[in-house]
Amino acid sequence: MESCRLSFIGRKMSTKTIQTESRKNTRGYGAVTIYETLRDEILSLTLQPSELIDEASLAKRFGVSRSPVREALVRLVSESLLQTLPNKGTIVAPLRIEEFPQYVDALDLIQRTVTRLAARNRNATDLQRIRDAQNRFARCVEQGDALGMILVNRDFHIEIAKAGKNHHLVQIYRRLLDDGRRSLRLYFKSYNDSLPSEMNDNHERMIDAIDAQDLDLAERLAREHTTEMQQRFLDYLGARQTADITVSA
Amino acid sequence: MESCRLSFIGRKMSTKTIQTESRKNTRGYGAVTIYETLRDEILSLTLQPSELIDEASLAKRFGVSRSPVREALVRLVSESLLQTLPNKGTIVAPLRIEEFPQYVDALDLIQRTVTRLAARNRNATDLQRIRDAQNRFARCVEQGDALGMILVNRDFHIEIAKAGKNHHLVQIYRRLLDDGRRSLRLYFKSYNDSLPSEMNDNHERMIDAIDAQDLDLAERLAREHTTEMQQRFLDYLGARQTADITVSA
DNA sequence: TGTATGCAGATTGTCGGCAATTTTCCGTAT
DNA sequence: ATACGGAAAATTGCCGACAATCTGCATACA
Repeated sequence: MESCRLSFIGRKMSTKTIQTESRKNTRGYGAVTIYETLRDEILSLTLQPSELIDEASLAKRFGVSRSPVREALVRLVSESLLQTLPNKGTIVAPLRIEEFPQYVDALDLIQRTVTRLAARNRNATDLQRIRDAQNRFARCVEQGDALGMILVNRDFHIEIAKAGKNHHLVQIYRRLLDDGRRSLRLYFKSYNDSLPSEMNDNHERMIDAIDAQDLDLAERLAREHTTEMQQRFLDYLGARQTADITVSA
Repeated sequence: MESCRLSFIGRKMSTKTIQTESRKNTRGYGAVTIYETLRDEILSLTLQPSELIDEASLAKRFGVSRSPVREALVRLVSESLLQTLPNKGTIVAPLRIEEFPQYVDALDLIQRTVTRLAARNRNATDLQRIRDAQNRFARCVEQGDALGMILVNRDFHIEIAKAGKNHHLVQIYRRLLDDGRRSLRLYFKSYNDSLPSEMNDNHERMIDAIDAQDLDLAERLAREHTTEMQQRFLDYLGARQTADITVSA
């Protein structure tokens, strides 16, 4: 996992913990497991924004002491996914819907940049990785797996960013995409997890532009992608369920 | 402090700890103090890149147990300022000089963007804050305070970014500027901490452009600022101390 | 001589407990 | 009915200790 590499370098697996589930019980993976689980629950809205959580409950839930729980919480706080209320508890970072326009502006800028860079600097390996991600995405669409689709869509775009060969921008982009996961989840939920399939074509065209090293087209497609996402989200926010019902005076 | 707000919300000072130094000894500030101290030492190169540190020594140095030390280290690891070697120790993140071109590219993009946004969205309060920072910067130049100059220069640019009114971009920009502090420190050290004063004029012109809402000029000046920094750094890397010495065959 | 093995030292990861601080709730007086 | 005061509950911040794991070195063995 990505977060693993962030905090542990060169950790070797002991030979007796080949099985996936027992690996997580190995010393050194307690805090990481909790971190990853909580992070995913926050971004998938399983834990609701502003929800209050406390260390003791989490310790009991994961069957460990408070130390690894605290480590996970500290990391999540430093990523602005949690906020600590001293001597009171910890809350999931509120979802500030009023910041959505700012978010779209920032995402658009970075997305255009990394996609353009990808068109310029991609090599054969990059293209293969991007296509792999796109194939996984298509499979999620087929199976109607909304959660998987959100995740793989993120991977797809990050692979593109990596092809741009600018580590700083990849990190910035990854963070922005993750920040948006909660809004995106909200949007999909509103459609009962049914999926728009146009995104598939959009992805394919983007791959072609990157392959052909058409910088301007790649950037334009990246912008379209953001704009479409924004429009869908605005439609969701503007949807009215009772517009055709007459209220008698 | 900024980092305080990240992890603590609404903490009230108890009445008996008005004095600055005793405030740091108050419960809840142990980890924060260590975090801020270490962070500053890393970014100012007091702690050298790739230097190995261990929790026990830090605990002894700060006169606390390992718990608050660990909390500080976890935060620094999640900011990529430290790297953990499991069961072995923790090292200061290596300074990868080969990533400098990537860094400049990213900084240029974001700096141009936030400065342009500032010219568009600034109000009277923003301008006042920017001018305050610039005054503090000028004072550092007068006094020949190199370390202060680096810090206040950062504050100056962050105030500009804030005037752009995009929280995501401010956060991205802040992180990029901090990432560059170590390289910048390296550069100033090479000049025995003597200071180039042209930056003052550059800042003044930037303020004027933002005040006049000249978007293109502001962006151009921002780019110049980055380019100048890059050129100075390259000059430093290319500087030869023995070019005029003849070696007899 | 080269390689495997085991022991000692060092460092981290985790645990249970205690104290400080805040919040909450209840009784009391106005 | 409401404001005020104090005790109890809840929660975090910190501590000291223990165990697991890794490193390095000395030693035994082929």
